[in-house]
Parts: sequence; structure tokens; C-alpha cells
Amino acid sequence: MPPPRLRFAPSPTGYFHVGGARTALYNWLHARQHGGELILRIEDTDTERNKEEWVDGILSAMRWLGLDWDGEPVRQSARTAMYVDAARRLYEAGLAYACDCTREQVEARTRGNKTPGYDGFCRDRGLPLEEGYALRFRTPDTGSTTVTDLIRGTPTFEHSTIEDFVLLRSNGSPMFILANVVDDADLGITHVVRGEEHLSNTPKAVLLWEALDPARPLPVFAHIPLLVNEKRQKLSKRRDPVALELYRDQGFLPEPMRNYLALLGWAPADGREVLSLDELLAEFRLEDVNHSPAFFDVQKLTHFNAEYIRSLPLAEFIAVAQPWADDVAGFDPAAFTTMAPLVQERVKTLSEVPQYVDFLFLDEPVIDDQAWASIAGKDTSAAILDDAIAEYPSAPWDATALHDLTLAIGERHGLKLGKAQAPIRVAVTGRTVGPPLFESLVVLGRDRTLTRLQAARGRL
RNA sequence: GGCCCCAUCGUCUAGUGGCCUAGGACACCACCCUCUCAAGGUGGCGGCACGGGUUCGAAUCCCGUUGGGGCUGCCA
Repeated sequence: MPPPRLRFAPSPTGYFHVGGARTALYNWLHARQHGGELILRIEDTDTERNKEEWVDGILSAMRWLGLDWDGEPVRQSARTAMYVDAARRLYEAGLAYACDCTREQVEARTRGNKTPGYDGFCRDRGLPLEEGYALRFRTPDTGSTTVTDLIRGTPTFEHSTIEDFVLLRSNGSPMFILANVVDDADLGITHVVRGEEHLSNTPKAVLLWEALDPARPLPVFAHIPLLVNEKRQKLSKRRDPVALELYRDQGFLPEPMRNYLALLGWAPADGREVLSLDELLAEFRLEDVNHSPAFFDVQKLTHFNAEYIRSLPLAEFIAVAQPWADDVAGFDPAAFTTMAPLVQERVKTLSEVPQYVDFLFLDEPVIDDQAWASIAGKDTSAAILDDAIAEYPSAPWDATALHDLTLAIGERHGLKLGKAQAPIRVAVTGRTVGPPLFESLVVLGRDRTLTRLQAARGRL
């Protein structure tokens, strides 16, 4: 079998969302695991809604995910002549006809019909193919078309339920279905892998494909289940906050995103969930993809992200996390490097990094109100701080010594270490949660620690 | 409304007629560990939408019902 040729065909009408990303991933996996090619085709035939910035967004999102493509992206807007030419051939062969009906006229005529859609009013009027007239495909009146789909089986559509659909708008520009089919044929596409929302349009595509070139074998179709929101509706660019870049900007890594997306609708034979790209490439099977829609669950994505972050070699974690910590005033790379291992095992997203280390860089910690209230309300807080202020100056400045010393201070006041460390943590970091305290104090230094303890004691 | 697709714990899934008293993961709860928080460990909660068939036997096959979704545009 010759290597397959796939295409990912997004339209630049909004930001690139996770549903598109998964479609791209499935296309990429199938192409690459069979030594085939992946064409990136920008479906920008709707000039009203397309924006160049969205095209850039698609390209950068693909690169971020690590999905490459072959050759230059194909721009449909640059291939209009080819679609119009195909339309003209259809018109001349009598397989399509010109139409001047307005939407209002069609609605007025067809109101109450059992089979909705265009009524074929212009079929035999012999209107010329020129500006001002739309071109419609002449759908067969009888018979049916069966779509052969790797995932769905063989859904059959009666021709009587398919209206004479528009190929060219009255301004002469091609519609999606025409451009789509002409391009798939011209580019030698062997597998059409796309979202299930296109399944209903596929018989039209098959009809068109056969009308254009009956000798050319049809591509293999694979309609993958939709990604849905919590209301089980198809993910929408406008409605749902699922832009890929949104996740990138929140500190999600591309690897866990890719891993999670692959598992939304597919699973390996055993129970593994963390799969490398190589493992996905080896084990993914398009024909094993699920049939039912999947909810995009940020909580599970977050879990994957945390797992990947923890599994990073320390140097790599520092490299990806540093830009986030760098935003904090007074950022100190050496101090950050020391704290990094303790931060790495705690953050679920990179955006959480600053809150674990900012106290090291700022002149004074930002004291969280709730955290302060939690120690201000306890009468032991002052005594703990007093003892620490008295004894820290002469203590060996290492984590073990500080641990033991603080443990002793706590016992003196009838507190376990968990309680005893609380006022010190809040005084020094401003928060009740954070990296291990005594390691933090070591990095902070004795002088700054004492200054903060005294400041907090004064505030009590 | 018409056409098409789909239906296992809250979520993602394993399951392709007997291995299922339905397995795993996320989330949630409890306990353990523990300087906070995580991580880790142990345990728990929780599901085959419903009704008919077929079969010695059904989550798995068939039919119907219900529910959800997609398409139905001179959007893609």
C-alpha cells in the first residue's frame, strides 16, 4: 500500500481550540505512523470571517504541540480559480445549475414541505453561469449514498433528503464543500480524518467527488467524536474557554496536553495513561477510536500536567519554570535554582511557580489577609515568634538545626511542630502554604528571616 | 420537524457472548505518612439509560423506547 496522505484543514475563524488540536493530532499520528504525509490546509474561503491572525495562531499552536506538516500550508484563498473551474465543468456537464432564488423566496415556497431545504426551483430554467447567480449541485432524486467510514461504519443517506446545495455563491466565490472536495482530489488525499460534525455533509462530498472524477477512488473517511462542554454541546470557539493558547499561558506543557488529547477518544490495550509520543505513534489506531463524544476535563489535564512537571529532569524544570518566576521583582536565579526541586513536586501548572518563591525575591513578603488572620487569632503566636527571634540568631543556619530548634520551641508551648511553624511561615512567606519552611529559611538567609519575624511580631 | 450519529461510575475509559460480584484513571471522602502544601500509600463512594427479544449464558448481538448530540447556511 502506498503511504497515506492526510490533511488537517482548519478554518481561521477564531482561536485554535482543543478540539481542533485533537483532530490535528489524530491526523498527524495516523500519517506519521504509516510513513505518510500530512498537509496543512487553511480553509479560508469565507473572506468575511477569516483573519490572518487566526492563521498565525493555528501555525504556532501546531508547532507548540510538536505537530509538523509537509510542505507549505495550502491556502484555499489562493486556489479560487481551480474551484471555479471545477464548478464550470459541473455546470457544462449539466450536473449543476445556476440559481437566483433568495433565501426569502425559498422559505416562502417551501414552508410546510415535508422535505425541507431548497426545492429545485431553478433546476431547468437554464440560467447562465455568471455573476449574480449562485451555482447549485443537482442532487440525484432517487437512490442513496453510503459513506464508508473507518470509525462509523457505513451510514447511508437517501438522496431525497439531500437538497441541491450551493457550490458557488452569487458573487462567484466557492463554498466550503466544493473547495474541500476539489482540494482533497487535487492533493491526492487518501484519508479524511475530521470531526463528526462533518458526517452529515459527507454524502454531498461523495456525490461531488464522483461527479468531478468518477475514476478517482474516494478517500477513506474517519469521523472522530466531538469534544463537548459540560452541557454536552460541541465545543465552540465563541462560547467555551478552550483556546489552546489559554492553556499554554496558564503554564500547561505541550507534552501532557498532547498525551491527554490522545486519550480523549482512544486508549491503549493496557491501562497505561502516560504515553510518550513514540508510544502513541506505535500504538494509536484510528479504527479503535471511540464513537461517543468526550468532555474536555481540565482537572484531568491538570493531573497529567503535574505528572509531567514532576517527571522533568531538574535542569529542564528550571528552564521552563524560570520565565514565570522571572516576573517577580527582585528575581534571583541562584535562589530559584536552590528552591526549584521543592517547587517542582508541588506545582500543577507553571503559573503557580511565583506564589511558591516570590517571598525570596521581594523585599517584604506580601502578607495574605486570611493567612495573617489565622495566626493573629492565636495567643501562642506571639510567644512562638518571640522565641524564634531570641534563638534563631545563634542557631546553625541549616534546615535540620532550624527544624529541631523550632520543634523544641513548639514543645515548650505545648504545640506540635505543625502548629508551631505556622506563625513563622506566615511571617516569613506571607502564606500558610508553600515549600518546606526550614529549607526556605536557609535560602532566605538569617538576616532577612529575623527582620520579617520582628516585623510580624510588631504587627501582632 | 427531517436526516445522521451516539449511549458502561460525576468525568475519561477497559470490556467485542461465559475470565464481570464490570477493571483502571481523574475528581471526591477517610485513614496513614508528614513542618504547611503537595507527592506517596491504604481503603471507600460510585456505573452497564429503559423495555423486549436471541442464547444454556448478554454490558457485549437484534428490535423498540427514552435521552443526548450533529447536520439541516449563498458558514466551515
